[in-house]
Amino acid sequence: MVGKRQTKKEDLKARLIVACTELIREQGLKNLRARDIAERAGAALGGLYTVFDDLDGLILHVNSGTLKQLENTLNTAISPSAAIEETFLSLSLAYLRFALAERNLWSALFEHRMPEGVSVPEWHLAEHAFLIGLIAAPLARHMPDASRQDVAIRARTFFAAVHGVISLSLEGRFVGITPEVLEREITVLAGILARSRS
Amino acid sequence: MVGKRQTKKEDLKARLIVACTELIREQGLKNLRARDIAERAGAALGGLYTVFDDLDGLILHVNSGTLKQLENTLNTAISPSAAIEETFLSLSLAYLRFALAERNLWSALFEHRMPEGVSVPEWHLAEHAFLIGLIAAPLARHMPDASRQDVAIRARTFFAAVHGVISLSLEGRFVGITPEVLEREITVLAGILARSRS
DNA sequence: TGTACATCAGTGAACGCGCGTTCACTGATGTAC
DNA sequence: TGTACATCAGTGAACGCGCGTTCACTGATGTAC
Repeated sequence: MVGKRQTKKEDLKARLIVACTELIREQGLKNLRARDIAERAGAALGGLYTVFDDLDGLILHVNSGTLKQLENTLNTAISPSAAIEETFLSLSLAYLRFALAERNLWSALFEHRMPEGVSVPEWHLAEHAFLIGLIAAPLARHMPDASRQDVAIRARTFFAAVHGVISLSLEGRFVGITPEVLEREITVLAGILARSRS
Repeated sequence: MVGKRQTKKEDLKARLIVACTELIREQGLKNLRARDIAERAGAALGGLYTVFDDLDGLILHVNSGTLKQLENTLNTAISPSAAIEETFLSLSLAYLRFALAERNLWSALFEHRMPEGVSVPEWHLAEHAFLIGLIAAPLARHMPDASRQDVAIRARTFFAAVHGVISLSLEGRFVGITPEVLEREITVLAGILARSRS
């Protein structure tokens, strides 16, 4: 039988992750404060540190959740048998829409830095892999002579290209463009990449 | 005749900008401290605030300098009469090499945020325009039926794509790749974009 | 050119605030009999 | 099941530190004659 202590601890952990997720969603990573998280979770400030080593540990868990949500969204958007053009287009648009819908959570994935000298734990780095995998699968059919690693690198390049267009827009650097125009540009770019021969 | 007061003020301003540039170059924006800048400039801490409204004002001036340096580098890399493939390739590689050589200064261009509710001044936003212009010029020849604005938007998209690949690599998110592989990927991407028909 | 006074750029110690983290305490949970 | 004691998760006030910004002061520069 699981003791009440453990149950409560797991409950506290879950409430903290939910509270932190909501706060990042609403206000972004920039204004996140340990006090606000604890308050929203209905816990005392110190409780946070009985569950996580530090605030960064909690944020990593939130980012894990966001990645899982993104993974589900992207998986639903594609069908394994579709042509590469269709797959790239669906993935790119689904990614754009996810970024638009969960702007702050999505930004947190890329904005969050570990403190000086501490590196992101391995288990969390690995969670990014599916993004590359989704692109690599259809791409491999288009690059039959390429090694698995070269396909992965190319997939990463294509992901970074699409990601770059979206993030530069959502950051509002340069002059912003409307979501409709952004969607058009992403569509064009996905098409260009899908039809490319290198 | 220019008074000594004005001369000294301009000198102090110049020294602060130089000191701030060096510190960002060496340690990045993250660890920048007003005290360190003043010390390196050989001035008192308060002096910074007689020249700039606040630290952000100084950083904007540093970023201006970086943009000018980048502009010179890119302008030297291309010739106006070259074919679009060659221009895109030269621009992309020059951009990559600039980013690698001045990693921290380059990052500061995109990392720096104004405080909550304050927006980047117009004069500084305008300084980014040349980047788009460099790409739009050759691109316009390839999109003869497109409006000037559509060409600018597409140029922005292409810039963001290349920028995205470089920044995702230099940030070290996902698994990092070597500079040689990065250069190859940028070369491939520049080629794909230059040959695209939308 | 020289003198007397006025100004204000530059100084740097002190202020003020934010906020992550700690820690002495306590009451709920677990254990022994 | 009940009682007595032991443990430790959770509390929240206090700590500690970093660091941007201010401001009373001063000495260099400017002005008037």
